[in-house]
Amino acid sequence: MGRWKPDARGRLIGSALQLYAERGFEQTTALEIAERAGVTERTFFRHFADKREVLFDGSSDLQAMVVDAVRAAPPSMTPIKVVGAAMASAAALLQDYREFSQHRASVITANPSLLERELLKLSTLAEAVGKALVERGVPELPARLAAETGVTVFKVGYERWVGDDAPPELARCITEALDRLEALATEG
Amino acid sequence: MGRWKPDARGRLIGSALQLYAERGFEQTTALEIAERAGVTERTFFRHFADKREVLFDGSSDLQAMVVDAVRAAPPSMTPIKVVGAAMASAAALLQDYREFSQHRASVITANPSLLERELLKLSTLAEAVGKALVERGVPELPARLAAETGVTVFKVGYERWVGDDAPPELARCITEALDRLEALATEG
DNA sequence: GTCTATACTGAGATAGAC
DNA sequence: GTCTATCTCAGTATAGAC
Repeated sequence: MGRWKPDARGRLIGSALQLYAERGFEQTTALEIAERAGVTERTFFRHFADKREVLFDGSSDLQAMVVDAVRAAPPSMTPIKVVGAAMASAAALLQDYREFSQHRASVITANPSLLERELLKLSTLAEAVGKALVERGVPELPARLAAETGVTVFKVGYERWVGDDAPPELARCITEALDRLEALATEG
Repeated sequence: MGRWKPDARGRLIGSALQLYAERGFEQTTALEIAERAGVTERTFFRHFADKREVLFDGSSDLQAMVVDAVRAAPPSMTPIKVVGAAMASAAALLQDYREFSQHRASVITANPSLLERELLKLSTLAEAVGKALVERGVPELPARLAAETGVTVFKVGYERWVGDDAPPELARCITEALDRLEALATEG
């Protein structure tokens, strides 16, 4: 047995989520999170750049999966379909963690400062997806529009999946959002 | 003549923009901004909730104008067209300030922390637009999708207007982005 | 692991406009 | 007199430097 308990990072994430839910993000100090996780405050900041980042640990994995899916899509697919399918495929990463996602989402929506960080992550995702589309030969402007639209349907689908009583699986929430959006753009 | 020079708020905004551009957002202290504007640090924080907010003074006016335009749109218009037109009409607020917008945009894109705040403002705008659409009788899901799409075309159009060498007017950049997006959603 | 700059908050005082 | 903008002073916690 080692000198320290393993998975300090995981315990920090759990403690932070608990405390942010119990008493609010601003009312929680980094020291309290660290103590509950059994490490020092300094260790908290070694693992996470700031107090918010602790709730966004999986976001780079998600982004990698989406970008890979964009790259792997058949060349004949239209940009919108490519991003829609890529978002839906990455949904697999979250599918088994609906309860955790709900807990996390309620903390985030209650704190503008955390919402800001979430929006930044989604914006970074859109940028990466846009770049991947450009590498597929899609011109700049449509690439950006398709990427932003992909993030929109992800966001809207995710919110439905988290908020509804008995939603279909996340991938389906996303593709249905895209279908709805296409219908909106076509009507009139 | 009063005890204080008038328009402390305006001077704070100008000083902040200058300093953020000169030496970067993080390298600028609230005290320095206040001193350049001829007030105390505490006064800075009475006018602005935090160091970022000083660059987003006009955003509530913009939101009000967009929401009013949504409410005033003819009932027969489709949700997507309504938000597109609303965004384009609010572009009038910015049209005369392209140079200021460019200056401000370069400061914002250079600082993730300011970018976060910008994204939060746009997200708040989307929420308000979605609510206004629901009040028009549009169901929740399409309302959210249309609102998010409206913000996307605003964002993409705005970036073109700010970044291109000799762009058409902002309203046109926005409507052209929407046309492009509709084409993307329709193709295939 | 310690030290420090600074973002931000709270309470109370002051000066002028009305 | 009331109201509001500002200042003064004293503090806490984050995050970065060493």
